[in-house]
Amino acid sequence: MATSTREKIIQLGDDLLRRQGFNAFSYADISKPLQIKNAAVHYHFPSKQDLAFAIAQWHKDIFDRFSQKMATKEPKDRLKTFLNFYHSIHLSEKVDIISAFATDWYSLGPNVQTEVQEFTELVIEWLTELIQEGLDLGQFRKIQNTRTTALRVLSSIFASTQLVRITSDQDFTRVKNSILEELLN
Amino acid sequence: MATSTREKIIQLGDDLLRRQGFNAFSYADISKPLQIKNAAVHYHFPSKQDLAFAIAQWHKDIFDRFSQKMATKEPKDRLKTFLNFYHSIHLSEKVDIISAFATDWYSLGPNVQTEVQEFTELVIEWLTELIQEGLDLGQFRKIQNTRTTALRVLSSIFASTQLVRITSDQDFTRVKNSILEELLN
DNA sequence: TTGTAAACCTACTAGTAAATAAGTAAATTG
DNA sequence: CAATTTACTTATTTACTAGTAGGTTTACAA
Repeated sequence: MATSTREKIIQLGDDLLRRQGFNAFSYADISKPLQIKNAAVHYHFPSKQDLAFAIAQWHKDIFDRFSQKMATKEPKDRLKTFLNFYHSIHLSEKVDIISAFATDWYSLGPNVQTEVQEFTELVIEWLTELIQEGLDLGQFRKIQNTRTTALRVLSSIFASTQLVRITSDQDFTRVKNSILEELLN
Repeated sequence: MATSTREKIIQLGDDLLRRQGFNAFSYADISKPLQIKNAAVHYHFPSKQDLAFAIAQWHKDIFDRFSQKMATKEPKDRLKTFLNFYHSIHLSEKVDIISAFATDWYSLGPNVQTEVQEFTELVIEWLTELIQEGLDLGQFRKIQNTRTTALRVLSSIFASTQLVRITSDQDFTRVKNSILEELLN
């Protein structure tokens, strides 16, 4: 299946957003590599906010497919896959999409903010359920409130993708393993 | 003691950097509130990189004074003061300075990056020592490697200042308390 | 074959960005 | 008191920003 220009713009936009930040890239940074003109990007996404919205939506779709595919697997494996997914992110010098949106929060229009909020809640709920299931199955250790645990897992993993830019690569693996150790029985 | 223009620029720059991001504010955002001209800001900080450098240095100085003042207090209280400090940050709609620099990492010049790296290492080491001391005094619970614990505390607190922008205010307090619970005996 | 709509392009605008050159007033120093 | 330095201002430059108006090509449908 050939990727449409629209899709290419979203993917490149996502890459730039998470590598440099929303205010650090311009339409030219998108049009140049795709070998189209600036106006062509505006054709698909009239304003930068429209692009941001599409990127948020795109991530929602991806996560939906991800969670559907994972639904049958057991909590322990789901968690591992989740953590490994973020490991691959930090290796590509990007941060996760939620942190990226969070830092540029006040540059985002209200509809983009709403979309991001919905996506974030989706991820938190998914993680909360995962932890609850892990507890029920006796695979996880009881630490505290499940949502709190979910938040801390998310926080740790998000901040790590940022922190490793400053400190060393090892520090990510360190944190990742500690999350697993802490939870797993 | 009257605050110098230079100092005012740094403080306002820091505020903008952490509220909006490095690429989201301009020299005009600094000069206007201070009622000086754009060029006056350039007089003190010829380039935006120079300003970023000064902000990083400023935080190093603040942290130095903070850790000196805290040196006599016991680990438990030091940790609480540290966490409360970040609580006050998130209330002001800012993120912590390290996350702020991390997200705009690739917009920063090499000398700024070095300065930020040094500052970050300072904070991690301070936290690592604090945890080690807490363990020695029997105030803290042994969880894992001290640096890893330090990284996770830092990660959680950093990501929280960002996450609460998206989710709710409560989530910060939740995470903060869970860190204390987890560590304290 | 004509009409239409999608997916571009050329060309442009208006605004803003960081940065600089040159001048000035006030304070400091020798 | 003269010279210099500090801390600015005015005025300008260069480069880029998002966004738009209007024209062109291509494909597909009536």
